[in-house]
Formats: sequence, C-alpha cells, structure tokens
Amino acid sequence: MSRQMVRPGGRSARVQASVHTAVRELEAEVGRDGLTVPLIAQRAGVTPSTIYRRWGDLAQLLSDVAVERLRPDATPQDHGGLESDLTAWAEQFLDEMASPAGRAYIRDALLGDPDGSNAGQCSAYAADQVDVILTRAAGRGEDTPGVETVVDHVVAPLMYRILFRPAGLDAAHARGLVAELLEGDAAGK
Amino acid sequence: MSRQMVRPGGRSARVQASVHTAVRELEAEVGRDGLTVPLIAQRAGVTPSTIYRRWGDLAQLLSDVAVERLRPDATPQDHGGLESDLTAWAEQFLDEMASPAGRAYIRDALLGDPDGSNAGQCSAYAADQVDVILTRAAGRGEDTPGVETVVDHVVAPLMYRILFRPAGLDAAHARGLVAELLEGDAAGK
DNA sequence: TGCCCAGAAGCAACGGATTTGCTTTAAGGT
DNA sequence: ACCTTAAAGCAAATCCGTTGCTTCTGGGCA
Repeated sequence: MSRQMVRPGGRSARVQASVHTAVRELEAEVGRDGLTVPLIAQRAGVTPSTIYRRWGDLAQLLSDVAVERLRPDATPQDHGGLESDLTAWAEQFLDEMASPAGRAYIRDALLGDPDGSNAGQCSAYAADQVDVILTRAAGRGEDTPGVETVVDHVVAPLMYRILFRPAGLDAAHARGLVAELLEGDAAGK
Repeated sequence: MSRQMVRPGGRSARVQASVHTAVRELEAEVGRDGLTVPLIAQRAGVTPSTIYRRWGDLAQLLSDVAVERLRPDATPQDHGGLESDLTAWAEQFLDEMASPAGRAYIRDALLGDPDGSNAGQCSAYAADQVDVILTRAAGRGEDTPGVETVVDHVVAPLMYRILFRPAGLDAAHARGLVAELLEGDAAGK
C-alpha cells in the first residue's frame, strides 16, 4: 500500500510526516532499541493513541519507515552493457543491503508486515531496477534473461545470505552470481 | 547457540523444557497472538521474571521455539539419484516452509534474533540436508555441485519468494530450479 | 458562502506487561 | 558435608498498549 493513502496537505499527511521524521531522528539519537511509541509520539507532537490507531504497533510503523528507506533513489547507472550494468547494480545492492543499517531495515520491513505488502514492495523495488537494466540491454539488441530469472539467480541468493548467512558474502560473490547467470543462458526464459 | 547451553538434568534444563512445552501447548490453545509472557510463565510454573531474564522478551523466546520446530526431523529420502533426491527434497522444503505455519515459524525465528544465530541455524539445517543428498550422490559416483551452489540456486530462491513474493510459487517452480541447476553445470564449483 | 458529516486526533483512565532490587534455592565442585 | 555461584522466586514500581468518549479538521453539498 503502504498503510497511508492520504491526500497531501491534510492533517493526516502532516501527522504522518511528523511521525516518520520523529522515527528517523530518534533512531539516530537513541538507537533502534531505544525506540518506543510514546517516545516517538512525544517527539512528533502527537498522542500515542494516534500512532496505535494508525499503525497498530511499533513494528508496523517501523516497517513502513523501513520500506521508505529501502526505496532506490536513482535508476541504475548505464555502463554500456548488460553484464557491467548488472554487475554494478548487484554490487551496489549488496553494499546497501548487507550493511548493518540495511539489514536492520530489511528485518523491520519484514517483521511488522502482517499481509506481506511491505515485503512485496521491497521485492518490487529490486525487480523494477533489474527491469530497467534488462530493458535497456534489450534496446541495445542484447540477449537478456527474464526479470524472474535474474531475481532467482542474483537477487534471491544475495538476500538469502544477507538474512540467513552473512558470513562469506562479498562483492566477488555478487559478481560471480551475475557471471554465472549470463554465461549459462543469456536468454533463459 | 541457541541461547541455552545447560547440562541436562539441572534446574535450568527443567525450566527451559517446561517453558518450551508451555509455549507449544498455549500456541495450540490460544493461538499465536494470544501468547504473553505471564501466560506462558503461569503454564510453565515459573515466574515471568525468570523468562524475561533468560530470554529477554517474548520475541526471543518464540524465536528459540521456532528454530526447534524448523529442525528437520528426518534425513532426506533416498530416491536413487541426485536429481530425484534433490527434487523431492526441494518440493518438501517448499511445502513445509511456504505453509502458513512454516512462514510463521520463519518469521518468528528471524524476529527475535538480534545476533542472527537463529537464522544461521535455520540455514544450517537446510545446508545439512542438502549435504546429505550430495554426499550420497557422490558416493554413487555422480557428479555433484557444491553445497553452496545448491543453496544459491535452490534454497535461496525458494526462501526469498516465500518471504518476499509468495505469489506464483509452487512445486513446479521448485522442480524447475533443481532441473536448471543440474542441466547447466553438474559440477559447478 | 456557509453548514454538515465522516474521519482522524486528543484525552484520560484502566489493565496488564516489563523491569528491577533483593532474597532464596539448588547444582556442582572442593 | 560445606561453599560458591548461577539461576529462580518474589514484590513493588514503572511504563506500554488499549479503549471509550470528546473534540477538531477539512472536504462536500446545498
């Protein structure tokens, strides 16, 4: 969704903005574990019940904020070829996601997400970025795999290891995944 | 670890066992959302502060219990060949993990897991199962990929989709992942 | 333009969860 | 059999989360 579908300018929008801002400020000040709903409410100039009514609980609020932070802020760079584009993107993706902050956001996004929509949004961000790269490559006349194939062979392994097996995960591994994908079957599905 | 490394027979071990049992019983009786630390403590015959001191909070306790439930209860079946073994295992893995209960346990396991050790344990369970299959195949003289390769190409895509994109995930997809892995490069790494 | 209405926020009180200092118990080692 | 130490029990105080009710805001309609 996410949970907010309000017109800009209204009171709801102001409340949402100030709450989100409060979360970010306080996270920087007291750390992730020091966050509580009453604390956030106070900083945002709102009563706790407002937050509980709109977001349900702290986990869901943090999930919303986390998804916002996981949104890519730029389209993937153009390096002139599919392999270099994908490789560069995968390295950057890993860099951002595998950092302590990135992992925390991913966890938050997954955790306070009863219906899975926030997780779906994260996945969509990655898929969109990949799609841009693939479309660009197709425009150059290159043979490209499908988005789903790239998700399975590059995005999923990286994300799985970030969440479950952080050890031994580095840029070389990301490069290897891309290389393996492209050498194996450039037009897979 | 998990969080308990106590000798069997001691008081600590008894407390842990009765608390874990209480969690399972109560989860069946009142449902996942009805669980509270005081409720569990009462059923287990301990005081709430005992649970808070040992596990920290409800999330971490549930994480420990979830990991226990995610432990495979049998070694993978032997179907006489690598491809059929892996395919059957992947299908069963998907079946168990993608079910509502499986997803809930995975979420719980990740949720109350500050240091990632419980997530690591889950991943190790899968890797161990895969390793059994690969070792068996190697014993037959078959060419086998490495465990890490199977994790990247089969386990990770399944888990990623379970967590982030449940739609369009079925046994056929699991079979496809295995087939693709083995046809592409039977000795990958 | 000004009146209404629905949705959202504020307020306040209650119930229960969490924390914490101190005491007591029990396992294991000497 | 004693002693040490880690863990459990106990109880009080605090704080979080929930809820019914009131008040306010802003957009639609006459």
